[in-house]
Amino acid sequence: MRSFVEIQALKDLVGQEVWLRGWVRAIRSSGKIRFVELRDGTGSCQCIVEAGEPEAFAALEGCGQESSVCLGGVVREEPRSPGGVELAVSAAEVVQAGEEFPIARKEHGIEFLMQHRHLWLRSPRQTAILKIRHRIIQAARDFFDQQGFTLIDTPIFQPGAAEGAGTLFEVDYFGNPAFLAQTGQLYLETAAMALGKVYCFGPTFRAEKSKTRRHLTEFWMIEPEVAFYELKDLEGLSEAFICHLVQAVLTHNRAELEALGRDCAALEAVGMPFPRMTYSEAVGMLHDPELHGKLEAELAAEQERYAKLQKRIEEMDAELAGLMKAWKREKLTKEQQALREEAGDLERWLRNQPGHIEDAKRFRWGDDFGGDEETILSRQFDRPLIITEYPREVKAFYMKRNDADPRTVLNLDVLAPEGYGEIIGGSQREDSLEALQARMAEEGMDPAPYEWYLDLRRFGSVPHGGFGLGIERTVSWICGLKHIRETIPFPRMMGRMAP
RNA sequence: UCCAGCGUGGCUCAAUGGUAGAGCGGGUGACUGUUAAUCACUAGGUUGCAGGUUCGAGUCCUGCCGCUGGAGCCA
Repeated sequence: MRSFVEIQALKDLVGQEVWLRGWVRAIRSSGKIRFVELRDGTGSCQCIVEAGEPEAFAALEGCGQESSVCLGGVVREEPRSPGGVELAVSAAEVVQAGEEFPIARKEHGIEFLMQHRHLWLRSPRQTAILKIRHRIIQAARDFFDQQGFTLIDTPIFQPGAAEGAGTLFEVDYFGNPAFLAQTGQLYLETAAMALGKVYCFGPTFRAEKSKTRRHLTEFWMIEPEVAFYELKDLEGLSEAFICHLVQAVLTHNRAELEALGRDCAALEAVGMPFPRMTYSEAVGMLHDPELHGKLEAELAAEQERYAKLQKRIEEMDAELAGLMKAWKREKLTKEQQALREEAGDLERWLRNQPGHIEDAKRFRWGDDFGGDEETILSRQFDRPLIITEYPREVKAFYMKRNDADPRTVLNLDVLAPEGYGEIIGGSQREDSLEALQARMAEEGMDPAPYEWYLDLRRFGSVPHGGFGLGIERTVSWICGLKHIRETIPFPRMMGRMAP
């Protein structure tokens, strides 16, 4: 009887005879010894097959990358093994000898990787991201569960186009138009009136034709909604929530963060309280000469960094000229390409930033923040930034008017640090029937399809509010990724549906 | 949708308008401590598609298709 164990448990099983099962990440042969790097989803382990075990040795003949195998043997400590332990194989069984695996252990272009997303998921980097994504989702559920929230599943097929029909995916629903959910919020409000504290978690769909590193057409959003909550309560909830997510990842996924090369110190800085400012204060900050001075200084520093990068790239050219080993030359070439990419990004930034600074100086109260304003503001802090009370014209009809400044609404956006942008958007909701009806009329909306929503303001209306957190943008920030497409197993983007 | 760039063996990339090449991966052989092993040999191509210019096009021109990056919009 075989007792299969997981690779992650091996360091506690030294000296014991066990079986492992998994996939061959790499196999090297030196004639009378084979090195099998086996992965099983919990980790990877070097397995040694010596010619002294002829049956096992022969069994692995012709067994290539990503073949599925079962290996039995004794676990032993071994400093020469990457994991510190290795399996001395005495029995081997090939479950299936795989065909030539398309993704070699070297650099590939993004198009090729995306076309092979189903196989790319097996790489160490992708499994690390998937594990962190899992942790963030689990921590989010735990957070709301611990605080007495009830999970409410809101519909994905929704009637009518609420805001901006162009941003919704239309589908045929038995001959009538229906739309894929853009948010569960309106339905969630009804549940908050039933249960007090509720949240929904599901996919949401945006038909915006956005081709950027921050956009997906299908992404996951977790949205709490709470009765008797006002804007201040939402601010507190959002910061506690984000801190909980970051802490969960720092506690359980150090290895994955390190595998991704993430700067953990930047995450450790994320603690309460988060900096807060109103939209009007943020506009004031954009106009502040002190900020302009800081931005100019930053610009100069980045210019210097750019010059250093260019110098290093040139030095590498010289090194390349002197290198004979082909594979070493290729390795250096790859490093150089990475630097070139970084230099290219930086060059673009340097080219655009002066314009952004000018935009900031000229920013007019009443405009919505663009990506560059958000980036300038959030980069002034080492933790997420909460901005509240935006002009009502740029925000949705259901947001509650701010009595202290009627030009604005009681909303909040939370911007992740390091330029990752908005990860939370939310608001206190308009709870006055008359005010909501007036706002809808102002927007030219037909109230008929919203009567059920207006009913919430007729039968025991209370102050309430909530927000939505985009899972993928959060994963992207916490993992320190350059593109959101790696944060979800099968990204759906403008112009990409496969696989 | 707009702007820019790129499409060459399985992959990553070379090739003044003049004989399509290298590395990796695959195959064969050698090697008992490899870490992207090393060494030798070997197979592998309608240069995205359709036209055009030219004695001659991977290279130049036009159109199309695909991809990538950026902008707007947003989580």
